[in-house]
Amino acid sequence: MKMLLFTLYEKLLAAYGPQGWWPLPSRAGRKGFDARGYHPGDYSWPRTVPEKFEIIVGAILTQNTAWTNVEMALQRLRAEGITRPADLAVCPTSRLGRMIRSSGYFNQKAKKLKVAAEAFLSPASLSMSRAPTREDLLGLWGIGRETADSILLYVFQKPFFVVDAYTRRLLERLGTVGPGMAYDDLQAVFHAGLPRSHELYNEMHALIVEHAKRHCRTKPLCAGCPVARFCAWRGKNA
DNA sequence: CGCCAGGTGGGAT
DNA sequence: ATCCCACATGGC
Repeated sequence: MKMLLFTLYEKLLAAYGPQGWWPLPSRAGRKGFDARGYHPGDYSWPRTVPEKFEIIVGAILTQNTAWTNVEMALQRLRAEGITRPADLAVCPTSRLGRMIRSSGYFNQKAKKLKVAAEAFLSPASLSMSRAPTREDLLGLWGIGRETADSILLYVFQKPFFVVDAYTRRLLERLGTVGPGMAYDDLQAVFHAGLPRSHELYNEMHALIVEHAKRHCRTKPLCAGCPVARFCAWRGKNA
């Protein structure tokens, strides 16, 4: 049985509730934020340059990496007063690498952060106050499709659906798409199947991540899965 | 111990 | 265009 994407959204939202992405650990515990910086049901963040930049940094640091490892790195950066593009741009790459060590691939990511910081700092290049194009972002070394879309969606509230490894795994198992579909084609499935709303894309992506962690893992835990009745995988292997 | 985690760029085929 | 690999830490 083929499942509409909006039905998937409704089932996941009913099961897990609003997720409060993108998390801002720097705001943890403040009004409107939980202990880890999530803000469920409030899509009005980020507002300030440090908040926006924290998302850009987080989006780069979380590439193929667990968020808990990123949280440690963000905390370290904050403790050292690195919260704006200008702070990062003047920080030596070697020192930066030490600060973000916990996020893995730290030499590569230190370089990626510098590239992004300099791009958003240069008057001739990108601005934190107006959305760049997707092509602008993809032109930066270290920013690929998922990171570009994360920035467009979660920093600039532009309706670009973020496709990650979880999204692919879930849709392939559900039987919604075939294996090995290209990123942009998979994104097009969401753009065609859902209203073009940044709040909806925000929540949907976050819900998929939560669902993939709880049930649709590498080794699936189908017991109690809220979308099992729609799933082509259910029953296989086990 | 091995596997996995909110990818990306570069080089070979 | 597509496949393959390096990049690296921390949690379970």
